[in-house]
Amino acid sequence: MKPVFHPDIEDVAPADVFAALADPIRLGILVALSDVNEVDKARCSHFTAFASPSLLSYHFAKLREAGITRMRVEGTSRYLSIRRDELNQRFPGLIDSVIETARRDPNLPRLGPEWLSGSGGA
Amino acid sequence: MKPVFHPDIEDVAPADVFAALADPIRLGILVALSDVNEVDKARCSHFTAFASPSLLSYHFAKLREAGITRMRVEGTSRYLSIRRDELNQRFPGLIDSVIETARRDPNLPRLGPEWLSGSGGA
DNA sequence: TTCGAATTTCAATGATCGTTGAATTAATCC
DNA sequence: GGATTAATTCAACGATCATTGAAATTCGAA
Repeated sequence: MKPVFHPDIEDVAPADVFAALADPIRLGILVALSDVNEVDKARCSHFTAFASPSLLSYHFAKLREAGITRMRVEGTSRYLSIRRDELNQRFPGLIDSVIETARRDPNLPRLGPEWLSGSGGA
Repeated sequence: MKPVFHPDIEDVAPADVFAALADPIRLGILVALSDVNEVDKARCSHFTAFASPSLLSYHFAKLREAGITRMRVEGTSRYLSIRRDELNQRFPGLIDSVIETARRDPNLPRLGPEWLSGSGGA
């Protein structure tokens, strides 16, 4: 399949990043990803509790097109991860304070505790 | 006049803040404000280079309603400042990394050097 | 080679966005 | 009072947004 598009991190503008963060579902996805980022075992279908498949697809694309996440295709599955190193190089410190801010928001959608089985860490 | 509405900082959700930051004009305003924040001598009309008065009014309201700025009314003028202390209490570290990120964006609207006459500091 | 699971795409919706320009409000100065 | 200045409000516009549900794609497995 055609390999999913990811913008060069240098082409990403701050306003684009903030636009992608301006949604509770996407912030919930970001926090969940940050809990498990060491391995990229975060399959898209793990987030079905957050929204319908088609809506999830929409939100995943927003995060990806804003340069926030990377999507690896493997068979019929897609695996997500945060582009931490690139983001920290381009916007030093930003993504960490964003995640920390989102993590404290009690109104974001969350995944159950079995999600953290891989001993994640921000 | 009816004193401008400012949301309680505890009522502000992260997604609201990011939505307010998802615009180049508003990021430009934020950076300019951060250059001069010690005194609040930032009058609205100082930003006429950024957009028309009516559009500025719209963007000022967005920043204010998201809890990012405070607006002080004095005569026919309004003076703006960043709600730094409250933001840092509610979202520790966030506003500083946002400003630092925005400050490095070469594509944001900017004010001339006479703006920094008051020896501002982020 | 058909089946099923994972995900995307498409068309449609109502809501909100950024922008414009004209009209309005409110305070100040003569 | 009347004019001026500072800023907001309002109605309109096209564009984008989040969401839905149905249809299409893509791959792996039986």
